[in-house]
Amino acid sequence: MTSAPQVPTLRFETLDGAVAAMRERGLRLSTPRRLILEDLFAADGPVSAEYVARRLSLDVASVYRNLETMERHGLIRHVHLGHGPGLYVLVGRGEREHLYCEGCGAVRTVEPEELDSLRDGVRERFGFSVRFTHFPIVGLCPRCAALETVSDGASHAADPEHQHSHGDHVHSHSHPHGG
Amino acid sequence: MTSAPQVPTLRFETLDGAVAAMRERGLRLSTPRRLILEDLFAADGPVSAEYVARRLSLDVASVYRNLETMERHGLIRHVHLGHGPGLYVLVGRGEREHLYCEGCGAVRTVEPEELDSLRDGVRERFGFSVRFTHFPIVGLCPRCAALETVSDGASHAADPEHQHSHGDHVHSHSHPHGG
DNA sequence: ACGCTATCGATAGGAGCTTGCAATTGTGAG
DNA sequence: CTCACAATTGCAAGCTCCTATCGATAGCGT
Repeated sequence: MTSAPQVPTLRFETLDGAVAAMRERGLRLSTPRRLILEDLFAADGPVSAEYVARRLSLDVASVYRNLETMERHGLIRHVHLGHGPGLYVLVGRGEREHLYCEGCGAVRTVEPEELDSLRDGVRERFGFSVRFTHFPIVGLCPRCAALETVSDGASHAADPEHQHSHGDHVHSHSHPHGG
Repeated sequence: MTSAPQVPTLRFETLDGAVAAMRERGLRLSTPRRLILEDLFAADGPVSAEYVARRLSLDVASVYRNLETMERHGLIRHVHLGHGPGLYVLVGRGEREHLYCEGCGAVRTVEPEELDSLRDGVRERFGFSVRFTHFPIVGLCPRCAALETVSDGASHAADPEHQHSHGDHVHSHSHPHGG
């Protein structure tokens, strides 16, 4: 799933709709395939292949193959939130873009329109057409940003051996791998 | 190097300056260490650990350890440009931020001030403090964006099995892995 | 019900990075 | 300059995330 295919996203609201879309495109509806789709509908955000495979007792290779197939056919997309595995999400109701906090892992999901002025600014200045579907905007969430400024100039700032790693506490926002 | 340490960047212009900075901080100047520093000064952009190790005939594990140490001490930073290995770069003259084209891999390096208004906009709207040093802004460079709109609605758009993968041609902009 | 072939699970393999460990080598003290 | 000790090294194994191969299984059109 290393690269993001440039495929038009299919439109669907329900599991049945997604299934119908798959069958129209000549894809078989194997049991694993259907289970994976159901799991994606049940999930409330992007989930990893590993997580899906574990929950459904499916072979992880098979899950990757299926996710890749579904992505090629425009049913799902994957996003890279910081380090860690790629995370997959349905796009039947439209693609979302993401803000990712590298302090605590929190994810803020936004509608594309919310980033349009930013997009226009970048296009004007640099000519780049940017989207934060495949790779998010990365930074610090309000909470982590506050912690950061507080600890700026703290005593051990000159002692990198004893970094305060606030990278493991989790704001209850979102647990991407666990859906 | 998986996470990005929040360490103040050291200031230095020359190799000697960097060496002095290291020694001040109690780091030994082993031969591999000095070679790696020299190589980073010789490079004209971010380079991978693998690349440095190969060029200098050093063990890749040792190179990773050294890069991590130097990063912890604020001499260098790493950036993740799309998929592929992390890339390391000196920060003695200040950190840069990056725009990355996921079409062709081109990298546009920019001074932080050039993104300040964007940064302010994101902070106002979402409260996030964003920096594109560790993870770049990802999108399509002007050239790839043009190709994209041209091929939109092309005949094979409905045939994902035969995607045109324009992901391999390289605009001569930059070859990050190769320095 | 049958047969074609897409898809499956199992297994091996590769890229990128980390860790454990014994051997080596900077470095500061004498 | 020499010594001793800890920092650092190369090597090898290992980990995570993902891809490829392959014989077996099971959708799906007829």
